[in-house]
Amino acid sequence: MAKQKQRLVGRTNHVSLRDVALRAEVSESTVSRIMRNQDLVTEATRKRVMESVRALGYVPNRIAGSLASLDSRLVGVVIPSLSNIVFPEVLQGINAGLSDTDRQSVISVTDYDLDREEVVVRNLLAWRPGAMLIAGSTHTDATRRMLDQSGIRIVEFMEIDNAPIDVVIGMSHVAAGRASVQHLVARGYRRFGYVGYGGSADVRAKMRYDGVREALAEAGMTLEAESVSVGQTSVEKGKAQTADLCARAPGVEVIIYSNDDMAVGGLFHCIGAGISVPGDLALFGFNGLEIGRALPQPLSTIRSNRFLIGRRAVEEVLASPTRATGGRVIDTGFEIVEGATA
Amino acid sequence: MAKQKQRLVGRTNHVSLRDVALRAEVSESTVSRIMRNQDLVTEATRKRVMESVRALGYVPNRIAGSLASLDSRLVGVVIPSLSNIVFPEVLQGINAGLSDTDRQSVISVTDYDLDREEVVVRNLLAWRPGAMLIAGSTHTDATRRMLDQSGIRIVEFMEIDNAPIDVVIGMSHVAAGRASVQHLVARGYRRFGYVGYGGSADVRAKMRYDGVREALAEAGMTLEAESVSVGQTSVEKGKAQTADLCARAPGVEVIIYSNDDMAVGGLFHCIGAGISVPGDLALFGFNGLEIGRALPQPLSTIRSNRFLIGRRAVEEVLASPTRATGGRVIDTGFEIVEGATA
DNA sequence: CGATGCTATGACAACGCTATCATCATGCGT
DNA sequence: ACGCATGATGATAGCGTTGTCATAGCATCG
Repeated sequence: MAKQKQRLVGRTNHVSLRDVALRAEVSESTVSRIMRNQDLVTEATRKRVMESVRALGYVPNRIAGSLASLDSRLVGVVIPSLSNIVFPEVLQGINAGLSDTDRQSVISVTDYDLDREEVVVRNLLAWRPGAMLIAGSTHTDATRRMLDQSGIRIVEFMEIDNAPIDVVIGMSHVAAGRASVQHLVARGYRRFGYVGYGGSADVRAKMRYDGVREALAEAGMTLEAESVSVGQTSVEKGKAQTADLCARAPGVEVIIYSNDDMAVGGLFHCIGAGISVPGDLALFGFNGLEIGRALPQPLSTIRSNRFLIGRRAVEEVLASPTRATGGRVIDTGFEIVEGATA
Repeated sequence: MAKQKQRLVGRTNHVSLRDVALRAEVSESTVSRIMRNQDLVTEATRKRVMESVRALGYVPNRIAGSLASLDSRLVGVVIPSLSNIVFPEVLQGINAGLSDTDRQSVISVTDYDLDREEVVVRNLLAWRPGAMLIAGSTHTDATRRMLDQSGIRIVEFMEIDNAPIDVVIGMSHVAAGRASVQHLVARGYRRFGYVGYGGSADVRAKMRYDGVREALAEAGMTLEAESVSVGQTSVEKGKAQTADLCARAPGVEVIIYSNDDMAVGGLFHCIGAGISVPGDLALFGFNGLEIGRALPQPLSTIRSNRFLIGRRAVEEVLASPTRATGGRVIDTGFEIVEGATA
C-alpha cells in the first residue's frame, strides 16, 4: 500500500466535481461537460447530474478550472481613484461591456501613485487576466515592462496624448484645454483665471492646464491668476479657491476649472456672494457631469464620455485576444457644452 | 517510453517557478519559499534566486498558488450600483482596510436586481473568496443558502434592520427616517412632502420612507404630497420632482428627500424659482455628501458614514476566519447635520 | 566521538478541474 | 451481415503552485 501524503489544511467539506459525479453515477468528465454547457450529453444524464448539483449545492471551483484551462476569464482594471466620480463612471461602462460575457473584472486603485500602480499591476498579473485595462499612459518602466511582456491585451484609457503599449482609448486632454480657451476667446473673454486641484498627480488635469496655457499664449494672453490645491477634487475646494482668486484678482473675467466639481463650487461661491454669472464672472468646467445640467444655470463645460470609454475598452479586448501590431488609438472625442455660465 | 499527453492550448512561453529554479540551480521548493518570504533560506541563495526572478521577469501564478494552498486571498464584494456615489465611498473604505494586507477585492454590481445578485454571488463564490461583503440584507433564498453554506465570513453592509447571516454593519434606515421627522417636527414643521427615487428597488430608501411615515403617523400627521420616480438617483430628478411637487401642493412647508442628490436638485429648483429656503420651503436630505456642505447654504441632512462601513466590514472579516455564533450587529450610527435648509 | 539537534534544501503528492484521447454502443448504407 | 461514421461517456495526464516529509550538512555536547 502506497504511503499517502495528507493535506491537513483546508480539509473543508467542500463539494467537488467528484462528489457530484459519484452521486449521479457518471464520470467527472461528464459533469464537467455539463457545467460548461458543452452540449454533447443526453438530456437524461444532464437532468440527473443537475439534480445532484442542486442537492449537493455544488459551486464549480474557478481557481481549479482556470489552472486547468490556462484561462482565468479575468479582466484586470487599474484606476487611480474612486473618489473622483469619473472613474466609477468608466467602471460602469466596463461592467456594461462585460455583463453578457463570462468574464469578470478585478479592480485595483492606485491613489495616483505610480509605485503603488506597479504593485497592483504585478498583483493583478499574478491572476493571469486575459486583458488589462489601465487608466492613463504614465507608468514606471517596470510597470510598462510587465504589461508589455505579459502578452495579454492592454488598454490604456482616458487620455490619448501618448503612444500606446497596445491600445489607447479616450480623448486628448491637451486639445480639450486648448478648445476651452479658443471657445472662450471667441465669446469675447480676455482676462483668464484658473482654478485646479491635485498638484501634478492628476496627469490629465495637468494636460488640460498645459493646453490652456498654450492656447492662451498663442492668442497673446496669459493666466492672470491661478489657484491650484493638492489632494483630491472637491466642490468645497472649488468654492474656497474661487473666493480666494476673486479676492486676489478682481479683474478676471472668466475662470477655467480643472473639472466640473471645482466649477460647481465656484458657482456656489458666486451665488452666495451675489456675483452675477456670467456677467461679473464666467465659469468653465470640464467633464460634463450630470450635476452641471441641473444647476440653477447650466454649467458651461466640455463633455467627455466616460461610460463610452469603459465600454469601448472592453469591446476592444473582447474583439481579439492578440494585440494590434503597431498599436491603436481610439478617440472618443469631446464636445463643448454651451451652458449658461460662460 | 511512456506516452505523453500534450496540451496544445495556451502553450505560452510563460515563466514558471520551474524556470526560475532551473536557472538559479535550486529546487522549486526553495524558490517558492523565497517568493513567499518564508524566512528559512540563506541570504546567498535568496540573492541568486531573486536575480533569476528579475532576469526572467517571473510573476508568480496566484491561480496555481491558491489551488495548492486552498486559499485564494480574495474578498468578494457585491454592491447594487456604481452610479450612486455612496457605493464607491464604501469601496474606498474596503480598499483602505485591505490595502496593507495581501488580500484583493473582487467587485460585482447587481443593478438592484436580486436575480442578478444571485448570479454574481455564485460567480464570486466560484473563486473561493475568504470572505464576502454584500450590500443589504435582502436576498433570494438561493443566494442566502449559498452564502450560508459557503462557510466563509459574510458581512451584509449598509443597513442593520434585518437579522444577519454572519455580521451586519451599518445603520438603521428606519430609525433615520423617523429621526428626520422628529427633528423637523421639533423645529416646528407640520406640513410634510416627500421626494424620492427608485420605486421599491432601493430597499434602504424604502425603509427611510417607511420610517418617515411611521413617525409622522405617531405625531398625528401624514405626507401631504409625494413624488417618487423610478430608476437611479439624480440631481436633475430632484429638481424636476420638486418643481412638480411645489406646483401640486403649494402648502407644503418641508420636503424630505430620499437622499442628498435629490435634495440638492430641490435646492437648485428653489434658487432658480426664487423660493426662499427654508423660509418658504425647507429641505431635508440623507447621506451627508460632501457637496451638501459646499452649497450656497449648507444642506440639512443626516450623515451616514459610508467609508467607515466599508472599513469596519473588512476589519471584521480579517479579525477571524470563522463566523461569530448567533450573528453580530455593528451599528455605525448616523448623525443629524443641522445645516441651513431646514 | 557518536548521539542529538538544528538549518537549509530537496522530493513529490496533492489541490480540483479541463483537454485529450480512448472506448463503447448505436444506427446506417450497401 | 459487416464495416464505419457518429454520439455519448470514461480515463487520465497535466495545469503551476504549496504542504509535508525526507535528507544532508554541520555544530554542540556529555
